[in-house]
Amino acid sequence: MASSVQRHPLAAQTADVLLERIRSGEWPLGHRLPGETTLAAWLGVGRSTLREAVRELVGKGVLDSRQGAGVFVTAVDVTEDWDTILRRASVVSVLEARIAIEAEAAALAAERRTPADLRAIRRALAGREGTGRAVEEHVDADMAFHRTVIVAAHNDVLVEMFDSFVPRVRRAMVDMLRIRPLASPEADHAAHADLVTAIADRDLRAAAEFSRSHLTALKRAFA
Amino acid sequence: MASSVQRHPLAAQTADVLLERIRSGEWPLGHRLPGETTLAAWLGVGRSTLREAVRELVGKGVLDSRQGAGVFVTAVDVTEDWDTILRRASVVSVLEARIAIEAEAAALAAERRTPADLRAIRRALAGREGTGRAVEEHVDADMAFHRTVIVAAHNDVLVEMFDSFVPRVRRAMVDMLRIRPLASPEADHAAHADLVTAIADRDLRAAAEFSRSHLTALKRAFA
DNA sequence: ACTCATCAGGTTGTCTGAGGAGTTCGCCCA
DNA sequence: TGGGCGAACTCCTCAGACAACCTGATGAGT
Repeated sequence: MASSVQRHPLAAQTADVLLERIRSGEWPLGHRLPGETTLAAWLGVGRSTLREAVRELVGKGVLDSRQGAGVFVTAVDVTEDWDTILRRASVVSVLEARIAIEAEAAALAAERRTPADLRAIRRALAGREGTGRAVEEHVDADMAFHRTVIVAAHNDVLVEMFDSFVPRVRRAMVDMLRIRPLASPEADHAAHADLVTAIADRDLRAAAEFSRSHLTALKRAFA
Repeated sequence: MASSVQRHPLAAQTADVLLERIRSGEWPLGHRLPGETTLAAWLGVGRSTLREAVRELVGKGVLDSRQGAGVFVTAVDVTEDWDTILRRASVVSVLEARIAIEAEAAALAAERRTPADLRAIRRALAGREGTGRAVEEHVDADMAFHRTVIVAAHNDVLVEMFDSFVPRVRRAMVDMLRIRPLASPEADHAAHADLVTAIADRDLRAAAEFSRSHLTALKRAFA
């Protein structure tokens, strides 16, 4: 194919060459690339062109350049879209990951929660109870409650992880609750209330335990 | 704030400005940006700097440039990918998330590990000990060991999460071990051996506990 | 023997000027 | 009216110069 319809500019071609070399393992993770001038001469392109190629890979998150130090490999491959991973994964797998995150977050929340956090959590707990009979509404309120707990842990990474789980878990829960409604809404609500109490009491162990047991029960419903 | 320590080069700052302008809707989807010279003068930067900023956004998939035609907006919002989130997050935050995942994974591994898993874990444990004095080498061997444990949990989501942590954690650990080497490599190795024993014995609680205490100690070194 | 400032070399960052290559659009002429 | 043509605009590439910065070595001082 004599250079397909879309002719790649030199910079883009150069970026492809670099990425290929990284993928092949020639430049492993954390490795420093040869200098700009060296590399440009080696590839037969101008320094500006090479710099633009590097920039493109920086934008992809594959490279990172530090002035005076060099250009380093920060990822061996372009990170696969997280959504596709979760979509492919089983609900049980996702729930197990959710258990890991929420149990840890519950303990951290018990340790770090501010009065404002506590107010938000209690408001969400009340909102959880008051919702109508629509399944979606109930699930959304439940998710919102769990999120307030994780926010109280004051850890951005945990929050981001939870957020990325939401779409997948939400759909699964809606489907399940349609087929098999909760046996005892009162017990379900009590479990959540226990968690709130543990966080309010700054009881790390109890918070983690309540969170874990509640979600494990949920997981059993899917298994 | 930690981010002020990391000085952004002009090109990166320019990329941020452009992205902000796109996000705000000033340049809607499909819109053509002003020319290089115009835009560079308008932003008060050199042409090549602006070009590098554009390249970075091309790498992110937000912009697309066609020779002779112009630069066009191809996406309004960049899918906040995990790499950038983790890069921005503090090491402690990432480690707390890692604790959550690994403690859970350790318990699951104790429950589900196959003989093959156990062999892989033990082989990685031996590899961890035998490495030379190079810091990178040691960190890589350590990461490889922890990964085998998570693989033994037989949960793809957990593995993917761990993998996405690796680049960030790896660099932080290398940097730290350079300035503050391990006080007692023997104790460190013993902690890992304990974890392996617990997994071999199918002791869920002990596996989770060893994993948690080990990583918590690591977290303390960064805090 | 140890600590610290200083220096030199190499690296990325930025700007400018020049010319090449491609696209677009309107003008002119048949 | 239709088609060819070219001017004007755009991005693409290169080269050179200088600034900002990091790293490792060197040497003076303690």
